[in-house]
Amino acid sequence: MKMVCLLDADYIIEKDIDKEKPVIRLFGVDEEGKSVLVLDDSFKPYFYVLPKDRKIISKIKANKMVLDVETVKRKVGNDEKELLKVFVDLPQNITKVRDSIKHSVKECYEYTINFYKRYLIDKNFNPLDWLAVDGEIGRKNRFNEMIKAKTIKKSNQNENPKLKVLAFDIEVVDNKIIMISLADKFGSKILTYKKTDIKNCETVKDEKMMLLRFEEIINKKDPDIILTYNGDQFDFEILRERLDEYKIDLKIGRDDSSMRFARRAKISSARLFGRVHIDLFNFVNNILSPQLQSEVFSLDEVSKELIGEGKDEISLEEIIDSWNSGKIDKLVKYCDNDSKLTIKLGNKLLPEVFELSRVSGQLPFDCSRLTYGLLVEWFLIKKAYEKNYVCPNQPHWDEIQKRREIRPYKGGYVKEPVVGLHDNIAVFDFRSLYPSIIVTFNISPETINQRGYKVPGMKYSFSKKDGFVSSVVKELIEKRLQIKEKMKNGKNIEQLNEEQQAIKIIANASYGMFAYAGARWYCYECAESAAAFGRYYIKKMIDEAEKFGFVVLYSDTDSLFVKTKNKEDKIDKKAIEFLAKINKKLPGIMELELQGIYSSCLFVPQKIGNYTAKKRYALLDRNGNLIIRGMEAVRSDWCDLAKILQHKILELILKKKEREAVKLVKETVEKIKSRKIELKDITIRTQLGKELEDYKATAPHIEIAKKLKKKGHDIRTGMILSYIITKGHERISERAKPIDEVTIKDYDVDYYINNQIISVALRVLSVFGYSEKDFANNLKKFTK
DNA sequence: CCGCTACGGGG
DNA sequence: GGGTACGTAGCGG
Repeated sequence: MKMVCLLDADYIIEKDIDKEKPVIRLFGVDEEGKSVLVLDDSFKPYFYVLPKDRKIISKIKANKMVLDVETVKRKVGNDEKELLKVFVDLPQNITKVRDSIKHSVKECYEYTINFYKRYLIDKNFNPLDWLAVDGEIGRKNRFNEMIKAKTIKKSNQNENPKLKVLAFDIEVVDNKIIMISLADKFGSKILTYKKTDIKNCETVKDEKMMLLRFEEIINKKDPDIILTYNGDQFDFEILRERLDEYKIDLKIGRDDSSMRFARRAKISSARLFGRVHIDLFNFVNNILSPQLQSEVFSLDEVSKELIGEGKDEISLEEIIDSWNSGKIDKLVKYCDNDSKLTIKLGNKLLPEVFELSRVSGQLPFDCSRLTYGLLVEWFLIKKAYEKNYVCPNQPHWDEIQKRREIRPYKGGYVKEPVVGLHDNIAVFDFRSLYPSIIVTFNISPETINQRGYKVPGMKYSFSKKDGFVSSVVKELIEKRLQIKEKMKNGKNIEQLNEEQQAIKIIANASYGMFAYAGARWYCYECAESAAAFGRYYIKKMIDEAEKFGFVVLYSDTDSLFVKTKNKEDKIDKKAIEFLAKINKKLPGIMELELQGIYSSCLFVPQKIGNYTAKKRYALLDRNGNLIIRGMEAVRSDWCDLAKILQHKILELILKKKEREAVKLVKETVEKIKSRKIELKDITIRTQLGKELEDYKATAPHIEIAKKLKKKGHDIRTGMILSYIITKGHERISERAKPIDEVTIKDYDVDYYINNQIISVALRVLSVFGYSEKDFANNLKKFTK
């Protein structure tokens, strides 16, 4: 018997002499951290049928792809029904069998659940579970051991496995890979094909040799987990292109296969077998983003926030110049640091991915890529099996379109902010507002329009008898409270904290899922009702807060920002009193919490010119930390000068240095007017997203690309075009010029002052009564 | 104002 | 392998 910690799974079709059979492949590590492949050929694919009558059974059995038919009882919505469980020889034949009978039965169910997912659900195996495997032990490819399983039992062991983790990163110039860095906990290495003195950098002959050396190092290091930052859409994609160019392949999977691209929706993901590729960007972007302060999810910003260190500063132009000039030391260090940073970020995030895997039952590979909606859906599919429900089917394409056409329902309540600077602020929010509403009022597709809880201001009611979704959310919340209790004992706090975070993520996603057109448990009325309850209770909080002696400065969906009406009142004391009073009145498990107390707070108006911000405030806490929301000029169509300026202005304003902020804007305007800046400060960069011929619209970067192509440049999808807006009367697109055709005399002073500097400055400074004329006297004067 | 198109992350 | 994201901003007509 062997203990194996489960990390990944898939299936293959094995060919015997006369027939084919599906074999589940489980990949994991043993207690020493050695890789193990487990094969299980005992599980059979199946789906469910709701028949019109029992005569159909013999007809189904007559199909030679069908192995067996059983009669079972399952809950379909509110009713228990007798269903046929139809076992099929191969996973891909489920569709064929279903197609052959779908017109002679009432309904088919669960015919699109992937075979390996079906296996994990039915066996109740979760990723990171330790499995006791009995069977014939051998070897296979690069796996330390292979076991043809006779029995597999879940054990209650729960320690973390010993894993080998490796991160890599590539640098690209002119669509060629010029450099690859790799890092693990022991150190790092860089591969390139130009000379450098940096000691952990290895120089090989050319790009092809570098790729082969990369394969060699991966197989020697033999990692269980491969980390990238945006590897799905960049590093692995480029690798694929370059390998195709050289007509070679890299056997970097433990089964000696190369990477395969699994297309899901618009995104393709790079999958290896026997080494789990975790793309940290996907996880950050899909799952973690709402929890982060940052509104930009670059490796630089995310690592600064989570681990307190960022990338080396180097511009795109510098990378190209550095490579072409052959002075690559700085570039090598930059590349090296990217892999090291990815490893450090992985140390922080992998435990969160694993915990989400444990809780949701989804593989780490999938967990790090699924969106909120799909994560909760797969969790519900697992719970449906546990509770003997059959899953509702996925909607068909036309049904999804129909759902999308339904008018958007009213969302959360927003009280417009009292624009300006405020001191001594308390911020309250509802603890998990929507999950607690779903549980308190039993909101679920099975309970709607039955006597019970009445939705404020709507014609719907929900029964008091537990529904499926609401009971699952209830279990999650109860589990989370238990964990929070356990945490008070002070043992194993980090892991418990990650577990309660993972539960929170899934619980929070349940509300959004009701309104997601592609969802199996889609329920527009449920989403509408939860939102209505939310609006009702936040408005009630606003009323109560005002009665209690607060001024409510701002409120959005589940939070309210207040200060005391009476200046002598201490905000801390008042806030705690208010909470105690209000929480006695709230129904069910609804609860208001104190999110924090801040020494100053700035609200800016929603609309300034064309710009509409969602959440738009900046807070300064009592330790002097700045929290900025919704105001950052983050898009790439802002030049560096504008981006840096806005951040400085916010900082000065919150620290009550308004005059200095204005002075800074004036100085920047003067610098632009007198052309005392560098071209790189005003360069705007845009990527070419598709083939040039496919563009119907015009945009600055497209015009640039067309001009460059005429001059004989090689223009390809994915290129970044850097440009500067020059003087003239034509449309902006026509005035955009490539950076190397422009001198400091050519740029359009008006454009940069008005569209970049002033618009960015006014987002903040208009609050204090400033307008354009305060930063530049008579704008017309310097038109040309 | 509407409808079309592009952006993001990575280099 | 089940999907053909998704929410928002800018531009042109």
